[in-house]
Amino acid sequence: MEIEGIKIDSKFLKILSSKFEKKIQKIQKEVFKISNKEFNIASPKQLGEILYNDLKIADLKKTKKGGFATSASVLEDLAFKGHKFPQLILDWRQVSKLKNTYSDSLPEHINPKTKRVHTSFLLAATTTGRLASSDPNLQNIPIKSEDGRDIRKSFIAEKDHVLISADYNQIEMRILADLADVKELKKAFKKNEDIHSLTASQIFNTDIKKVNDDQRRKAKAINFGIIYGISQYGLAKQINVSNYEAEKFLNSYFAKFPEIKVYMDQTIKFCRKSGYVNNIFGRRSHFININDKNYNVRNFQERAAINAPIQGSAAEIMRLAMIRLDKKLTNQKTKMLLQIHDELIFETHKDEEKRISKMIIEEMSSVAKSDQHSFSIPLTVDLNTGENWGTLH
DNA sequence: GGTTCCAGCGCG
DNA sequence: AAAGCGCGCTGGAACC
Repeated sequence: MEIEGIKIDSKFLKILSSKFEKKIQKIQKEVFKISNKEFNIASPKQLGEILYNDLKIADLKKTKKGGFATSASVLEDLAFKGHKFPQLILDWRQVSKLKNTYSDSLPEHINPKTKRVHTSFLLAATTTGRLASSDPNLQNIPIKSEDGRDIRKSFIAEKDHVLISADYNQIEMRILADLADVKELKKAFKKNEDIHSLTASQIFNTDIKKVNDDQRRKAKAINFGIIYGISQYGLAKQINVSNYEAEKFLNSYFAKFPEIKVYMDQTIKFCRKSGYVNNIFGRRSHFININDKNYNVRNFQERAAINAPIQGSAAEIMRLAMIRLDKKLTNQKTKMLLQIHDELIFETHKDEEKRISKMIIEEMSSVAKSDQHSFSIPLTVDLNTGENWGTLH
């Protein structure tokens, strides 16, 4: 399915590319100075040899195929221990990723007729029911770093138009609350509470108003981890605490939200028996290796089976919203341009911005309230507008 | 010239 | 023994 297409500012991207190139050159110089020789930083083999053999600053961590591991988490550990070299590699990777994957490549996707970038949305490419985006993938445009957000700023609206971004607030946690019938979570969403702060207050046994940033950050990691079926070991790595502490967090989490543990156990049990799981709307995800004799294969399938109804229900809600919005937007000066899983991007004429914004929020938040699928949690939608996708208000 | 795999990393 | 779900794109490496 190819849809409208979005305008990008290729001059701005060109400026970004040369800015990135300068950074890359500068970092390279420092890297070569430390390593005492020039090599291809992008070559995992050469980099690994320098890191492990020449500089001797890495413990022996290997990849699947037996090469030296140089992933970000390995390098971050080393950087944390005070080594300058790994941090330089991390910086180099970040900037060259932005340049190669985004600022250099996006302008090549501009359609000469429409002067816009048209992604392809794949409707049946995922196991959960999500869409996928390719050629180019516009579902992974950077936002987390400052330089990354600059890339996002190159996505712009036509003259006299603005971009609208509308996203579902915490949709997967809301679905988990509904799916597993989690009393405390449902209560919190009905009161529109900050869910990560609430989780923090529950597992750290403090008043919700006294939760600090670090506690909230850890609670957030746990909430996401739960959705993905994390282990105590994985959680410990993620939030940088001991295994013992991570185990304590998970225990008190399941004590406060016992229905979640029940949901997980039941989902796996059902999947072992049937080979599939259903989401709220009846879409099936198949996991035929759920009973595999190999521990890794089996555990991987179990985590995926826990996650699929949650991710899949969210995907389904978004699909329904898109269908409703598509109908509502016929004969309007507003086009639906992008879907990024829980977010929709529209381009609208300033004349109808207010009215359309109201309509989008109404349609998206009421989509799972119909007779066929009564959803026990309110869905809230955050909507922002702006001249570009990087700066929205 | 091309294909396929891997490691790595961008996003939700 | 491994350790967090779902994707697509990139450059390197191995091979035809």
